[in-house]
Amino acid sequence: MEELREILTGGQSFSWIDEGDCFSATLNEKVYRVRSIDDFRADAFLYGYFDLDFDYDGARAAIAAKDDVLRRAVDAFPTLRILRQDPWIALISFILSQNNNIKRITGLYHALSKAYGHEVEKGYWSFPTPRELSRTSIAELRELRVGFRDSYIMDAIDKADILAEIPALDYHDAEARLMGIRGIGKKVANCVLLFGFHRMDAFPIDVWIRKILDRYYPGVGLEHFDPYRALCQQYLFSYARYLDLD
DNA sequence: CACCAGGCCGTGC
DNA sequence: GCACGGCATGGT
Repeated sequence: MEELREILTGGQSFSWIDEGDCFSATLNEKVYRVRSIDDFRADAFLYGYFDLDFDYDGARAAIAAKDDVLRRAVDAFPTLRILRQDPWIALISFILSQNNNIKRITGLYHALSKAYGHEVEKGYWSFPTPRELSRTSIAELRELRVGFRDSYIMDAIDKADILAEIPALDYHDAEARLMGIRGIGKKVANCVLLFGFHRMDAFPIDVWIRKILDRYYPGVGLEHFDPYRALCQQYLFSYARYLDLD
C-alpha cells in the first residue's frame, strides 16, 4: 500500500481511490484493485501502466549522484514511478488540475466518469471517451462544479484528434500543438506529454517545482537533470511537497 | 475575512 | 516580450 500511495494519489494520476485496504481505479474497461507493485507482473495492462520494463534502480542511482537535493528526494521516495496513462485521460485530468488541488481534481475526475462514462462494475465508472464526453455542455459541466474550466473541456473535446499526432512530433512541436487547445499552457502541456505520452524530455513547472528550483537550483538550466529530466522533476515535485517549502 | 490549490487568459505596456 | 488581475470552487 504505502509504496504505491505517492505514485497513485500524489498528483500524477487522479484515477485512483484509496479504499483503505487497496487502491482502486476503473481503467481498460476493468476495475483494478492494487496493493503492491509485485502484484502487477502477471497482468499485461498493469505491467505496462506501471512501467515495469524501465530500470528504476539504475535511474535512481544516476539521479542520486547528481546532487544532494536529488539524493534526498530519491531517498524519500524510493518507489516513485512515472505511470503510463492514457493521453485523453491525462489531457482532461490536467485541464481540471489548473489552480486546483489534488483532492478536488480527483473529485471532478470521478464526477465526469459517473456522469458520462459507463458503469464497468457496480459503483465504478470508466472515464468517458471523447465521444462519450461530447454529450456534455457548458451548463452541465458547470453543474458538476468544474468552474471556469468548462470551455477548456469543450475545446479539448473538439480537438481530441490532436492527440493522435503527438507521438510523431518532437518536444517543441508537440508542446505547441497541445497549447493550441484552450486552457492548455506550458505547464499542462508538459503534464500531458509526461503522464499521457511518457515523454522523458517533458518538465512541468508548477508552483512546487518553481519553489524548489528557486531555492536549490538558482541559475541552473534544466540540462542539469538530463538524461532523466522528467523523472528528476517527479522526484523534486514529491520532495518539495514533502518539505512543504514556503 | 484572507489566502491557496500540479494555471491560463486577456489586457496593457 | 513581461506584469498583472480575474477566474469557479472548496478547503484552511
